[in-house]
Amino acid sequence: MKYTSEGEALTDIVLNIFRLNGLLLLEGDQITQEFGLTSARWKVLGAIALAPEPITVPQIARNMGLSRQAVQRLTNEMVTDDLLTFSDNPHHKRAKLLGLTRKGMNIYKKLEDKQRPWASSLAKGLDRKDLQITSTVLRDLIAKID
Amino acid sequence: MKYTSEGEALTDIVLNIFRLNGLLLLEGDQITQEFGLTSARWKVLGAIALAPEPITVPQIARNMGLSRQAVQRLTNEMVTDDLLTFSDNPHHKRAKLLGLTRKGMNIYKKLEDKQRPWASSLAKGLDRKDLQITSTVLRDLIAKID
DNA sequence: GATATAATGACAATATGTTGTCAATATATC
DNA sequence: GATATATTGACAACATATTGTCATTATATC
Repeated sequence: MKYTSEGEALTDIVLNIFRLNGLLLLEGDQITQEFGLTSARWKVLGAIALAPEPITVPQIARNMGLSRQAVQRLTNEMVTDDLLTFSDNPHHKRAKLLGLTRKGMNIYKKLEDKQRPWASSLAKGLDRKDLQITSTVLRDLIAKID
Repeated sequence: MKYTSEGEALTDIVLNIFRLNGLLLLEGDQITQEFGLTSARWKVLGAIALAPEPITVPQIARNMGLSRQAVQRLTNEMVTDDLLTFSDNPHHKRAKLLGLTRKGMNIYKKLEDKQRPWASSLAKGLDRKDLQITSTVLRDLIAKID
């Protein structure tokens, strides 16, 4: 296939994503620091908080596009830290269901309150339509690769 | 600050970037596998290949938005693997200048040939203007955070 | 030129992630 | 129901990345 100008733009996007990923992880680490969390744990916390029903480790991994081993390690530590609980799964003897503890729920809410103005401030000055286009393009790329 | 709809779109973008970062690293690992490289090493190789002049480890780190320690580790191993060379820096006794070996250059060229059709194929079906908007938005976000 | 400050390489500790393997449990197929 | 296949948790090995520290070298300031 010829190297299209679209391909050129895409190469640029890829490099920007690598860069932005690193910056966003640092931002998340700073936002969560006062609660003793990190970007990675915040993401897991959010995945569980936003799930309509209790979910298992492999389900979170599939939702987030991570290996189940990576999620397992995080959740095990977060249970130790009293952020999450494992509860028996009536449909599966090995795969426990994950839930938030009161502490986990409280921290999640506080992080939501901190994240919203952060996002709005970062979005300020950027065109709404452009942001929506970006969101769509990223989603399309994920669908194409995955 | 109020949670704007722009902020909402941005939150979506952030999560998509985390996901896409992981997928792109896997793609890069697959593309580079036949040459014994990885996504991380490919990025370093590219940074050196595209630099107009020989550069040092901390310069690469700043260009790529990585810690100098992370880049140092990669370059040390890549020198061992005969992909890069350190050469004396007339302006600095400690900070060596990095260059590509013949092997490094050959692999870089082959990766370029592999990457272009990959990017074009991934971009296929996406609107050129949308891709350019995405690229611009990502760049703006990097500039705002960094 | 002397001295304070910054940048660099080396090393270590830690966090995040992938991959691979094993035994145990679920699920599908016959 | 028996059997083959897939999923899951636990464990280990490894790659990538940040942060922190130290001694050494550069650079800025006086």
